[in-house]
Amino acid sequence: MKQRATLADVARSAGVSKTTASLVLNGKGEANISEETRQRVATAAAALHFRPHGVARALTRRRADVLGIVCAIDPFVEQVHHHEFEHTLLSAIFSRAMERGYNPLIYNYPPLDAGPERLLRYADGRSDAFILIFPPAECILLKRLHALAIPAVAVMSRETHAEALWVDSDHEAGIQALVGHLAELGHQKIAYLTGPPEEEAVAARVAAFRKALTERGLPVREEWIEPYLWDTEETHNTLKRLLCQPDRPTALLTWYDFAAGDVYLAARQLNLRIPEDLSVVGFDDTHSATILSPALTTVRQDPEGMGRAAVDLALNALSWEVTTSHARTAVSPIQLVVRDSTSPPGRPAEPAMPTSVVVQWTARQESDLSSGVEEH
Amino acid sequence: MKQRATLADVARSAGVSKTTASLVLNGKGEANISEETRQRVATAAAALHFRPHGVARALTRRRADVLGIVCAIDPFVEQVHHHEFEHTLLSAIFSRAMERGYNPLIYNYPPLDAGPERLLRYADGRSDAFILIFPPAECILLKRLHALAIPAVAVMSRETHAEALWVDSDHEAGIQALVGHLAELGHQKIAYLTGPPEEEAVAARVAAFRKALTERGLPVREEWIEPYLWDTEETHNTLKRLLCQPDRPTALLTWYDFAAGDVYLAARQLNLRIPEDLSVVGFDDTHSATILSPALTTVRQDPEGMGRAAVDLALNALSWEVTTSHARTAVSPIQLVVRDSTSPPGRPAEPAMPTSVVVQWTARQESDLSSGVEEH
DNA sequence: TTAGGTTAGTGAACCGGTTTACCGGCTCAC
DNA sequence: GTGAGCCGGTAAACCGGTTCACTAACCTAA
Repeated sequence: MKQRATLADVARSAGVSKTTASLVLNGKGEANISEETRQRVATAAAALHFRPHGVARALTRRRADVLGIVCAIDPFVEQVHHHEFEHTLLSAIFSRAMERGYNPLIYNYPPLDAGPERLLRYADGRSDAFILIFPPAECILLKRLHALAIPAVAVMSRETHAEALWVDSDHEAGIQALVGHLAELGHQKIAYLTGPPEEEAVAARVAAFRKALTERGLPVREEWIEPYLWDTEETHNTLKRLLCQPDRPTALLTWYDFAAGDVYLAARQLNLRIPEDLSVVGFDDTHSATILSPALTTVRQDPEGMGRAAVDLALNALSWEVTTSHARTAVSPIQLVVRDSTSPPGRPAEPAMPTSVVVQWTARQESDLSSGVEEH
Repeated sequence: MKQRATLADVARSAGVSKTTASLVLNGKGEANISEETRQRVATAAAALHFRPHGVARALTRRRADVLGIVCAIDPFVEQVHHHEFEHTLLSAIFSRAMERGYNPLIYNYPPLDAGPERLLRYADGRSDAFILIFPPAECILLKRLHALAIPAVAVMSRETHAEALWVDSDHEAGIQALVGHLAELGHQKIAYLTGPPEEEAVAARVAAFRKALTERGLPVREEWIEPYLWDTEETHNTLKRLLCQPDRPTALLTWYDFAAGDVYLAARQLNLRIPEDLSVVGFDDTHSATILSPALTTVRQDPEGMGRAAVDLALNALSWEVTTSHARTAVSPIQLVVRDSTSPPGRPAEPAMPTSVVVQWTARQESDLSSGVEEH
């Protein structure tokens, strides 16, 4: 197997022109080529182990069958277990892209101060379309791609302009489900250990939190809405301050399951029992939620569905299937998962459930994109 | 920004030939082009927002600056938390590849029954070299790539033939460290809940286990070497059988940290205390190890280092830096991490350590490749 | 004066495919 | 007899770069 065989080799060996060989091997020109010639070409190609050169093909076809995935690699390497959600999302994107005949090509986000030439590197023709995972607010890359008319889907982010493509969780439904659940249990004093300010979803969830409380006639206490800043001293102090007052919250929403782990630790140190003294809920329904003790009540996002939806949006946009009739955005529904970390204030949890209770929370459906909402 | 500017556009706009434009923009031909012309070309390129077309460039240069990563996507999606190790590995590979100016292109493994034409798809010129993560034994893709003289590095696998490129953990050192630690604590009856038979490393670790016991004059009891088959009924029965006999092991090696979680559960059900009644050790030092209670004694592999090493091996092979003087393989060292799940048989663990104790276990170094062994 | 060297640059081939436009020969209907 | 239409197929342009071989003009040394 010395040298790769080219189309010209095949054509020569079959005694036909390159054109004919190309047509036969691509199953085109059905009408114009005799069965016998087809056979000859096919045989020659097989004998020579011919495989079209993907790069050359990409050049003429002006599409590479490659889907660019832009994500922040560095944090992945540093704190893997923080990122179960992102990993699931990524895997789902890979899977779906390959199902649809595209290979995912990984890119990092450009540095914030990247000049235009660095940005244009993304648009060098290697990737037909892009998916950006957790794009920063005001993402320059996203704008650039849009200016170049290259389809780009933002995941876990919402842009405002009309032609934007994005997929996001239904943050509001998630918060509503959690607050609703706690309110039904009788909680009135609910705090929110929300996300670090740089995360784009923080604003949406905090707004939803305020709204949910207000709708139920519960007071919104601003000093009970604090950011979770990873497992730092600062977070620890916040928790202490929050939980040590005589007039303290009886229930606590956390930014995500992993943060709930830190709350568990703090509660143990402060001699607060969960859920009798403090009900705790998470977000994401990752592995952490099931191995914490007591098992965590949380809300399940659908990273698989979102990943699929993102790929479909991107590829549909490529094939001009995006018209007014087709969705440009998808809001992924959310499910409440009730476990043992919540109970009426002051009372222990109900006897352990045979299994987690999953409550389907009706989500707004802004999208008709099947992948975004089907199954699960 | 209507149409991408081509090199011809730049040349025309600068009043020079394509050749000159190309030379200037690639910083070549220093000697042959006047400073003034260079300026004109640079200005024209900037004005037109020119960026070379990556695909066209790849075609002529005959290299794409893309590194193919082959991995099993599907299981990732299904059981993310089982796969922390693989995820870390993947992330490290992405990172390192991008550091070296390559973009990682993701592929799935071909189906086992894939014909030659399916296999040739990988070698379509899109990727310059490949990294195969957890390749199956007798991997046909690996053989194919080798036949085509395309560099391919196997990660977590060892091939026998002389020109093979691979990176693997030092399984033997890991097992030696664990058995050594247990033996020092006074354990004589040690069992091994090993990996599912399809995993390639099982044989190496089991052999190392037998050897480690024998070297220390401890008996090898074959009925105490059993596979961990995920959290199935079967695994549960195995554990019951193992731990319920009157003459039962006092210490148990597990396949990886996640499996230790199941052992903890079983022990709790059988009223065995850890570590007093049963010392348990894991493998990998993943997140599970730290959140289990008691925290798990385990052995740390170095997925980051391995990922980096794999990329370096692949890219060095590409640039012909592989000669007799350069490494073709790397064995990644392993560290023992002592936590609270091990103690002398019958006695509780020492008072909780201020932090985990990390013991550097001297690993065989078969490689001079810096990335494989540096730091950590 | 002329051979030889340097400077600054160019035309055209090439990478490996796809696609457009066209062609010769045959049949058929009018 | 001839124009239209189909059948089976081809030559050549093209995609957007890179690179080889070559040259015009000017300079220098013998």
